Amino acid sequence: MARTKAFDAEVALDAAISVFREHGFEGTSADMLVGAMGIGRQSLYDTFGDKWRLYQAALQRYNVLEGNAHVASLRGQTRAVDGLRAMMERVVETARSACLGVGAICEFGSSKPEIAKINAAADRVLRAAIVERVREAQADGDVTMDLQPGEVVDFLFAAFAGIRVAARGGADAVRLEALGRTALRALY
Amino acid sequence: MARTKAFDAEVALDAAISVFREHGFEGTSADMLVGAMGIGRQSLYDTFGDKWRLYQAALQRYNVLEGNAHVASLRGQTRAVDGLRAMMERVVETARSACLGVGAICEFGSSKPEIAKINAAADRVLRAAIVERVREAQADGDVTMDLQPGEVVDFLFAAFAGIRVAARGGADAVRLEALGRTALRALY
DNA sequence: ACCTAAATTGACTGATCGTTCCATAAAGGA
DNA sequence: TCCTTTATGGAACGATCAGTCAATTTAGGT
Repeated sequence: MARTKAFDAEVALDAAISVFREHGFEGTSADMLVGAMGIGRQSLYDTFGDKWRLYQAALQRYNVLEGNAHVASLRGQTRAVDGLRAMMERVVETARSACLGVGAICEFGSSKPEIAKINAAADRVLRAAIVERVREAQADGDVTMDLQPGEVVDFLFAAFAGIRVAARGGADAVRLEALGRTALRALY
Repeated sequence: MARTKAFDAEVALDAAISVFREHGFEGTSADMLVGAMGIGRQSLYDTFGDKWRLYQAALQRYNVLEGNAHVASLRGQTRAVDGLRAMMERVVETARSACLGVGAICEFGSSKPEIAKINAAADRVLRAAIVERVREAQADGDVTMDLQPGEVVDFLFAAFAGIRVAARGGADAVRLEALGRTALRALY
């Protein structure tokens, strides 16, 4: 063997995520990435390929982390509807930092199949977890039967995106909290 | 006098809007603009200054046009709640084309005061028009008194953004229609 | 101590970026 | 017809872009 890796690829990737969240793909330069990730430029290209593949890796990891956080708050409450509420509250509380998923969708639309595929995979996993709790909440009588579980998930995702866009536009915590509360009214 | 202007600046600006909507500011090159606007490169710089000022002009005009369309559907119904519904339906129907306002917010956040100012001005005008109809709908008993009119407007704006992000992510017409319908449930 | 692989550094590539200069053409008013 | 203004096209600007090459340093294993 030879010299062991001196930097943690996941730590570096997290730094790349931060930059991409704030500036998007086109708005981020290789120099910005090198500076934020704390590694040499050559190490960046050796480890992650090129800027585009690094962006894909960043989005992939972001989706996993974000999905895990969603599921954690979703399942952190015994009552299903409280889980849904906790998930919404988490989105409200973390909305100040730009969402890489929303950013990727806005920047590329459906024009990049790789991006669409990464997001679709994350969506599939998270959707299943939420549908389960929506069904449970409906059985508890806490969510209306007028809506299909899939419709509820679609609406929650759209509400999350809306809240995040509002936050990125400068809405303060009070407004964001009101948005989350109002959105949940739709489910009764 | 001399030679009259051979191109319509507003038509050229509309073409610029189309390009910026689809590719954002960073993703749009001067060559793309020249090609789409159908004018010479020098005419572009003579008429609009530079790429950044052209983007601001495009966003400004887009906001005016979009605001007018919103108000038209908002006031196109006698019953206030039907006006709100019509506005939502229009958003759903036009969501396939990317929204320049949402794109600008996602791309720049609050980092560019010029952009924030342009959007804030448009927001102020539209907000007043919607608040008026929300009050009316509340008086009619069609919108709950549990929500302040300002909260309702914030929620509607967030719902619009969420629907537009969903559309940009590839959601089909059926899903978008369901999103609009579900969002309006929050108002009762 | 020696070898080997990993990482860093800085210079460098060709391409593209936004923007400007300049020369030319075209169109209306005098 | 001449003048002024407007528009066009092409060449060129310096700057920045993503990505690469080569030389050097560093840290292990043997």
